[in-house]
Amino acid sequence: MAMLQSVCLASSLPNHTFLSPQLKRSFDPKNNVQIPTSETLYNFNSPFELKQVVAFLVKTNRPLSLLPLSRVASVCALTPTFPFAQQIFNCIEQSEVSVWNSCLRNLAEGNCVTNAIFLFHQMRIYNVVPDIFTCSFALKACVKLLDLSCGKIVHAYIEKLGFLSNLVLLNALLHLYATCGAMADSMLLFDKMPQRDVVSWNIMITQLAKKGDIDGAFELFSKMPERNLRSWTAMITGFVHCGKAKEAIRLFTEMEETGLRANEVTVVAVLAACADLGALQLGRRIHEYSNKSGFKRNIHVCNTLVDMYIKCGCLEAAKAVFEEMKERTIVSWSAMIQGLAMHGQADEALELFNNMIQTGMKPNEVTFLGVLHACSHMGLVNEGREFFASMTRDYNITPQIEHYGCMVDLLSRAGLLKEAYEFIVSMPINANGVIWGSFLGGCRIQKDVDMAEEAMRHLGILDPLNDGYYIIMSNIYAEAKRWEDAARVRKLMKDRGVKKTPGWSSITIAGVMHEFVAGDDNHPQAEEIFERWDKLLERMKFKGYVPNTSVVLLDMEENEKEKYLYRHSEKLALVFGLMTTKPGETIRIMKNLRVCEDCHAAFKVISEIAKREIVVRDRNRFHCFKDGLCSCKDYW
DNA sequence: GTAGGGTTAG
Repeated sequence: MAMLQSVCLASSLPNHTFLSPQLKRSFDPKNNVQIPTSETLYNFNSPFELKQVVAFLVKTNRPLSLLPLSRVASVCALTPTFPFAQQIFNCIEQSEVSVWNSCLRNLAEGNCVTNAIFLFHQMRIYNVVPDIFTCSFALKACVKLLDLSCGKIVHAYIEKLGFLSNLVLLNALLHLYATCGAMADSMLLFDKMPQRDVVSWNIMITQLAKKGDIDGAFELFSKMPERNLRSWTAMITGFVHCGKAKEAIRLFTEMEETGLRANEVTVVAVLAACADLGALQLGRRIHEYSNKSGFKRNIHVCNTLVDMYIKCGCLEAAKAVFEEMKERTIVSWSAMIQGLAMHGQADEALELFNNMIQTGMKPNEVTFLGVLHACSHMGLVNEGREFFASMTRDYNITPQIEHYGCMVDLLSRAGLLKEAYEFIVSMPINANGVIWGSFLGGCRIQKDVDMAEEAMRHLGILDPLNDGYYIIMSNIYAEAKRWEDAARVRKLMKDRGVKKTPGWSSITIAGVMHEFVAGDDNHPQAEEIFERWDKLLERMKFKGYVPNTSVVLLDMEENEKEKYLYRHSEKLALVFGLMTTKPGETIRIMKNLRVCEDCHAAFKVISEIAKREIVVRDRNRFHCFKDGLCSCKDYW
């Protein structure tokens, strides 16, 4: 039978005298290469060449089973010679679906996923009956392409073929609907499932968290019958992405208590949480753990470590991790450049950018954000303009609203308000609240009331609920001694129901985070902190510190204002830090808002008096106070 | 055969 088929096959084949020169050489009896080696048999790259090889095998009475079937499949899969491959599989009595499946899998996992969908359709056209593997690979391709309509076709086949009892396929369907934006369908399917395994739960938790429904995700997590490492990791990652870093860390601690050991993905999530919270101690512990567990070579882990150290104010540690990396992606470089920018090290940031270019790495839009950020934080106006022009000209990257934001910030801060204004109105995209907010910030530095009012007109429409802008505007009026206008802005804010975000500062001592708000006397050691401050203040004044009461907006007596000023949250945190740490130890403080001008001046003096390095992370950047100076060189 | 991770303007 097989022999007969071979003959039939042979009749439809080209004569092997038409062999391509390369194949002819391999098979030419004169060359003594009559018996095909596995290498020569693999050596066909098109259906045409395949036909020649088959012709040779048939005519020299060799079995077709010598052919590498996966190659046969991949050469014919997407072409009209599909049936030719089917004939070959038939001849050698090979179950053809399995060969197509492995081909389908390669396509689904490769870079050209549309081809997988095409092959799936080919299989249908030529009556290959899909099995569960076919369906699974096809679904994988649909998920990758976010192709819900094709996914629904596969779903229909799954149903028609009676595979709906297969849990793996059901899980793949859950994943399909959820990732393609049909969360409700996914949820419905999940609810209807006669049985679920840990994968089903993990898919739903991950997807709910990704869609921002962190409560829904946690509800499932809480009631799932059994959890594996991926369940915990999914939940921890979800918390981090929703900005709930504290919950992420709490859950991680709980996970450790169950005896599960974190893998690379868990580590990435926990480190990201540490970066958010500035939780240096935990970050360091995870770093050690990673090294011990052999995660050092994992690029995601290293990139997150760099980011964690940067956001915890340990620029040197970030650099050390970065230097040690054997392989770097654009993310590694961008993170490091951004880190140097945040620490006010513009020169180093730009130098690193140049080094990166020299290694042949191509910058992306995030890299340019870091570079522009560096320029704006250090007032490098010309360099910033040049980089902005270069990103389109040399790298074909279209600036996004964020890049325009950096430029507006750069120009406004440098006092070029007019240029900044013209830049905004000539942008090809509409300005948003952040753009006008940056401009407003520049107006405050330049004390330009008229321009500030113009910015506020836009902000009143674009971002009317953001308290920060009212505060700045009120500040600008107050500095111009226009008290009535300042009060009017305050009233407007109140009328619109906008509440001032309370400022807080935190410091971690012996693993415990202490949070302070302005005027805080709730801390158990409040008395001692105040006493200590009074003593410090005497020495500060002796060194030339003059309280800058203009930062206090309230219309009150000078000495009242001073008292107010002395109870700013960052000052309380610093004094507490001085009391509770060893002499010479670096003090690290975090603040949710920008550091106040008076505190900035005070911290410089204190760094000198107390001979301490003080690292402050505010909402924008780092200030590193040392020997009476700040790393921002007072440009912020 | 099904689930997961990194940098992002003020």
